[in-house]
Amino acid sequence: MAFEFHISTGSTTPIFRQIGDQVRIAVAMGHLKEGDVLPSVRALAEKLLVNPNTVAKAYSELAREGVIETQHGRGVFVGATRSVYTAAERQRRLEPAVDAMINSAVALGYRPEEIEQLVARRLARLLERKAT
Amino acid sequence: MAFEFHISTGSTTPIFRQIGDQVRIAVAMGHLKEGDVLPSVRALAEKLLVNPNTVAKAYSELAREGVIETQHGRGVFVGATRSVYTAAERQRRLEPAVDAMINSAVALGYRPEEIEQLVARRLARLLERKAT
Amino acid sequence: MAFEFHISTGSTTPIFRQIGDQVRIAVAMGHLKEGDVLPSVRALAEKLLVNPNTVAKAYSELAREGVIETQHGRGVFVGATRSVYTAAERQRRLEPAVDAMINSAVALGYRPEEIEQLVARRLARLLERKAT
Amino acid sequence: MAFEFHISTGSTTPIFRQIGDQVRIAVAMGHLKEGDVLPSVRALAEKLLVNPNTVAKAYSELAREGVIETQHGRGVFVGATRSVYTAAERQRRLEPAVDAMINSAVALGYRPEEIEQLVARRLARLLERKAT
DNA sequence: GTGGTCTAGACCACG
DNA sequence: GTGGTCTAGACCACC
Repeated sequence: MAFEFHISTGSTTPIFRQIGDQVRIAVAMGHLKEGDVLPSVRALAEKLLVNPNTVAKAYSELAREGVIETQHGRGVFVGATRSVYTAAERQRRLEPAVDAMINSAVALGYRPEEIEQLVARRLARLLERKAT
Repeated sequence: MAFEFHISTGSTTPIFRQIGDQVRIAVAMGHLKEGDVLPSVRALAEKLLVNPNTVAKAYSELAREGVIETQHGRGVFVGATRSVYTAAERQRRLEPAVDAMINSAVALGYRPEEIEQLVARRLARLLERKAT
Repeated sequence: MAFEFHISTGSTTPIFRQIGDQVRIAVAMGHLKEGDVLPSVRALAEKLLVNPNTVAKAYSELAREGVIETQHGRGVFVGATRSVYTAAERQRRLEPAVDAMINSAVALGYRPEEIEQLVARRLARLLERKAT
Repeated sequence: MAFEFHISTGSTTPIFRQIGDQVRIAVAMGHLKEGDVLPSVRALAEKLLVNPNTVAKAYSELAREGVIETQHGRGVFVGATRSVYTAAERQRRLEPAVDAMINSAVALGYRPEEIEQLVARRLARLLERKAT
């Protein structure tokens, strides 16, 4: 498995969706390829400190979409890949998230420089954690 | 009052939060100033085709935050801008939004500098609109 | 959870505020600590013989203040104590209550020293109860 | 007229009740005696910066109780006095107000010394204003 | 099971 | 007229 899950409790997006989206995106980006193995429901739930039902819900949704295939007793595998994001589509997918964040910040009375600083700080923190 | 409310039913963000955020942002951007009158609960409910309770919920949340002041029998007014939350609290409230955005970006394969650039670009666009 | 809710319908203070204040005070007095579980919305509504929405309103106000944390599908928990409001804001919120008390006292012919003494006496009584 | 009205907007007790209570108490304390003249509705409304209707409501309630008598075209006068508060009754009437204030303060996380300080400060401010 | 949102409609208090 | 509270009951999302 070539990528790490990150979830943020306290976000408005439910946890099961965060998990599902990360798999979908990783597949679309080519970071996950057909046949790659995903962590088991229990293992991922333990790692992310969430309820196993939550992971199961994300996986079952992905399975219904054909993104992954669960093979009884063997594990969870990435299904046949179908499409990959273009650069334009990548940006089209990120902008709403950026705008939503900026809206929250403005509503809280943040000034633009402060927003940039906070983003930079959280990015640094993330990279640091990855390095560890 | 020089600004219009608009809501989108069917969005994942609840209506009462859409209303509240629009007021918060309008105040932060200077489009609403201290003493400005907001539409009455009933009037706004009628205009947006929602239940008056929904508007009242948005207003009461804003009132507790000090963004607006409701005067019984008179109406709803924009309050004096003041720092209600401690710096730590403001950051605590923004962080989930920032992290969610970063998670999406990382999953989409964005590199840190790219993320910062995109944020800066969207912020610039916002300031532009503010000047207008 | 070592404490009991009780409300008085017929009081001028609304039920949802009575519930909220009891939680706030219990937390401030140390009777409720971080991580403690509060009764579910439905359970408390049933016990107090009020509409679940009324309890939900109290809880959502507490959640926005950070006093409690609601976890979807799991329940309601006491949050970490932290300073949410700036010193100025805390004072701004208390002043009306202080002034109302002073107004009553002055109208009753109390002299300033007497007022301070009475306040001190009631505070002492409160601390005593806290120790118990 | 031997006494000053004080109202606190932002308090939970409605303005018309604050006005009424102050007259009732002044009469019961002997600060206002039968035949004393009260300010006109308009004059008091102007002085307190409130809606004349609010003063009128307080006065009409007092008139119904016989505490005051409005004489068309002449003014508003204190009616026949009936009873005066004993010391015990004075305290019995103030304690709930003190306790309510203390409860608010505790709910806001104030510590006892802070409460005493704030009370002292507001008292000083009141006396100062009176001296002016 | 949990909490969150919304509607509909009633009643009250205030100005 | 205004906002505030409460009830009843529905539907949804999450765990």
